[in-house]
Amino acid sequence: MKDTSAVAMFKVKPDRASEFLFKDAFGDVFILAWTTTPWTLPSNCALTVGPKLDYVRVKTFNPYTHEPNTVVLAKARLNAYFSEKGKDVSFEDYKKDGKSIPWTVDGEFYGHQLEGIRYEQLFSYAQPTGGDAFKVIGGDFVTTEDGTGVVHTAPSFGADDMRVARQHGIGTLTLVDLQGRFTPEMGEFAGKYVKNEYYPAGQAPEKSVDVELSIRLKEMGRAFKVEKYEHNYPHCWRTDKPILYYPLDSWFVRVTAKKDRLIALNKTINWKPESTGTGRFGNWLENLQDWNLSRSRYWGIPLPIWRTEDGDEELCIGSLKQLKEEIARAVKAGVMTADPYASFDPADMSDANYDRVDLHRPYADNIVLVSPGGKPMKRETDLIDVWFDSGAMPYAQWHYPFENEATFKETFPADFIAEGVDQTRGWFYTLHAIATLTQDSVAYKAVVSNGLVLDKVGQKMSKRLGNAVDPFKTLDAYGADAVRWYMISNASPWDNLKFDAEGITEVQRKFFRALFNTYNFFALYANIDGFDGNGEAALTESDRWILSRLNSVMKLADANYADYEPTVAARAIQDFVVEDLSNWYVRLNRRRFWKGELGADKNAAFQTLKRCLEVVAMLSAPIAPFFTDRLYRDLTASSVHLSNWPKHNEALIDAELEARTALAQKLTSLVLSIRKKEGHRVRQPLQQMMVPVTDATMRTRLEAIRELVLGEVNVKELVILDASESKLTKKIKPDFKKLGARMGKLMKSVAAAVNGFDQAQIAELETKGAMKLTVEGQEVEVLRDDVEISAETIPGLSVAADGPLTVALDITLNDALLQEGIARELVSRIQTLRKESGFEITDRVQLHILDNGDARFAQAIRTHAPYIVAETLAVTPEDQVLVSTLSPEGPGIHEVELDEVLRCALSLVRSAN
RNA sequence: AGUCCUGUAGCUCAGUUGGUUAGAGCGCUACACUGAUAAUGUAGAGGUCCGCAGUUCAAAUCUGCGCAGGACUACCA
Repeated sequence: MKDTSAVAMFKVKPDRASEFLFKDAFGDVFILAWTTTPWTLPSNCALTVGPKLDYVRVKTFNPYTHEPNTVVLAKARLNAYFSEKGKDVSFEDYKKDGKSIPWTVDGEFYGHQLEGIRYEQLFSYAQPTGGDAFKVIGGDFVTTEDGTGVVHTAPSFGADDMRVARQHGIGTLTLVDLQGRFTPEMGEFAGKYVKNEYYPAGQAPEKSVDVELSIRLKEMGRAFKVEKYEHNYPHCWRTDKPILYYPLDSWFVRVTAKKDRLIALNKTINWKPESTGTGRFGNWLENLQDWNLSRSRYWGIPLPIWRTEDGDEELCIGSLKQLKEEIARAVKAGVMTADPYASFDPADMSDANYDRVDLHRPYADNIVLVSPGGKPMKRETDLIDVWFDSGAMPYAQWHYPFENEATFKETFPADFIAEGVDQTRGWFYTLHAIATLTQDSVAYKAVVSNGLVLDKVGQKMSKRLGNAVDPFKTLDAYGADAVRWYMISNASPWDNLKFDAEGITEVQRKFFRALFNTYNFFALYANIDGFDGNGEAALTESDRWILSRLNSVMKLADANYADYEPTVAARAIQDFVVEDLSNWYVRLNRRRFWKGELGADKNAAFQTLKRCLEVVAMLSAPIAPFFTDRLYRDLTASSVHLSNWPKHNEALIDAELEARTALAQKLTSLVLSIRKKEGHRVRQPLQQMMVPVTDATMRTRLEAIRELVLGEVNVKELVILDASESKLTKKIKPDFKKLGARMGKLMKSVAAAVNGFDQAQIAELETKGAMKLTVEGQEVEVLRDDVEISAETIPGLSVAADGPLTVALDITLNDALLQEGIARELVSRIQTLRKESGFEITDRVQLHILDNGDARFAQAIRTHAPYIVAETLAVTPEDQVLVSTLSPEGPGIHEVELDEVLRCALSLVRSAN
């Protein structure tokens, strides 16, 4: 806002301290001080200079009265008030027009040389009380960024001013009342508001007091510069009017006396994120001020302090029991007529009893006590800061220390609290302060300071901008669980969240749908088979794998929940459900669920999947309480929220098994990539894949996952090639971490040399285990361990590689492979037809395939009839599947395409038996 | 003004004690697959890791100075 600002001239009194300013002075000597609030000038009590700043004495003319003047200001501010044109111009040439005022610097000194100088009061409406006044003092906060480098100090209207004035024994003068009007002492200004904004609408005078006082200064010859100045002045957030700082008597809690304990105890608190505890909150504690408890309001919790009128005797009441005793004394002494709480029994902790008293202001104001000296004591009228209530919550909620001591001790301190990070100075602090002062303890062991929820472009949500998301509409649209899962999994609670509803639909689509579908899959077959959770189980490798993964996730989620890292936990659970459980375990094992009778193998599959679903429900329950409860109830017929928190079983975690399954997944992906590249769909079996290995671990792992991978990629055999196979070409890559540590500056050249190795050199390093090189004139030794050697290609085969893993695929086809491919295609088509025809999964069918005259096709069906019949749940005898005519004609006849050229007709009807 | 947080693909985020081809998901493009799946698989396009300077053989990572966004606190004489 733009306000009238003034540079006032404070007339220096000649004495020993100011002697040097008067030597050869040009007229009177003044110190210049700038203010954007001229209404504070009558309350001026001191001038503050920066002790280490440079100041100058300038001879010049007053721009309004044109009198000769000698003025003092900071050297750094000279060019703000004096134009270059007037510099050292002869004083005789001044035309007294306020333009091109001549000036000359005569004398330079430090601020501390000015300290102690006295000056005449600017406006003498009233005199300060409670100390010295009208003296130059030193303060570190003085800058030369604006103003004159001298701060007009009115202790009544600014915290810095008050602090520096106190330090120097300066008194105060407050010529403004609580309504923001000048006091009666102010003569013609008395009763005027110091800010025009305080007048009722339409009643503000044309000239604000700032303007009037500035005019007065000019007339007095005490104005050096008056202008409109743009600055930020604090405004009330509700009324948008300028705020007035005003000195009030207040009651403080001297928390600074316990500062060290506050800091020490804070260091034991687990802050999330840590930086808020050490940074924002820690710094706040380092710069701790006493806690101002006083608040001036009509209704609220009163300060329990009674004082005599002269303030000599005072009493702080600690309980209702004590208050009643004091009231009894007061009644006896005659200062009160009766006990207003007569019906209250201090020994009775019941609600009914407490309903009989109201200790709030204004009721408590009627209580007058009697001092030991026999004088009446009235309650201090201030209320207690409501933040005190929040900080007192741990005790107040149990009515401790008056009762419930055992319960309190059990629940205090809290395991954790969570609130917005803006509560640093609020709840986080008051809880901590009261706990430290009263219990010498923390109030909470951990604190999560939540970040903000921003809109999707990162703007703070506000009603004003209209970008606020309605939480209830969001919950209605997406459900509480999806919203919660989105919020928790997307960003840590203390990070700001860019809220985007599309993120919620993604969570629904990925996590919840995968979980739901997995459950549905389980339930479908478990119901068909009447699985009851019991029965002998023979765990397969993939059962043990998913259980290992499950236990790993339990371990990780548990540790991260315990460390208040729910985001890490949620992501781990989600990845497990989507990737491991749904996309790998269920997909690979689905045949086990629907094929055959309920036996040890099927039982193992059911039990494993059920266990996974149960644990996922339990692990996810803190974030998605509704969905998981339903899931858990459907699985176990009891509530997930009554279940015990699942603990991982270290014995079920098999790192080697997890590693080799990861290898299988990677290998599978590589083979699928080759198939894609070569145009061979997965249903077409291929004869052989080859993987070169360079170490024994890899070989062992490959042996273990052989069947798994072959089944997954539909290849007949896996050949593990020894690294020494001559037909492999290899590539070599330096391990920068290992090599760099040893090579230092030579690293670049060594890396270049290693990368340039030919096949013979690579082989040499592999066999000998070390190799000497000369690089930049120095001999260095490269060890086998310093490099990564892997197979690059296998000549003549289609190859794919990912890091050190390489796989080659033999893509030549023979009749047997082609026939098997045809059979698989047929099964796939028939399965689709079953689905399209609306058959139930368990329905049996009659299947007949018309011979289309293609010899290979006929042969494929004859050879693979048992497979086709089994897969499609056909009851047709194997030798009757292939027919030369289809009968009866009817709705079960279908024409199917097997590939671009091959097509056939078949009949598919539901079988009665 | 001080303190603190954040800045990596169009979007949301990972990225270990600094180590060379910076990752994932979504979205986009193409193809495939589809009897659990509005799923999935494969490939592609998409990056000055906010900028500058420094330390180092090597910086998204460490240091300094800035910039942008955000939070809090104080204050502007």
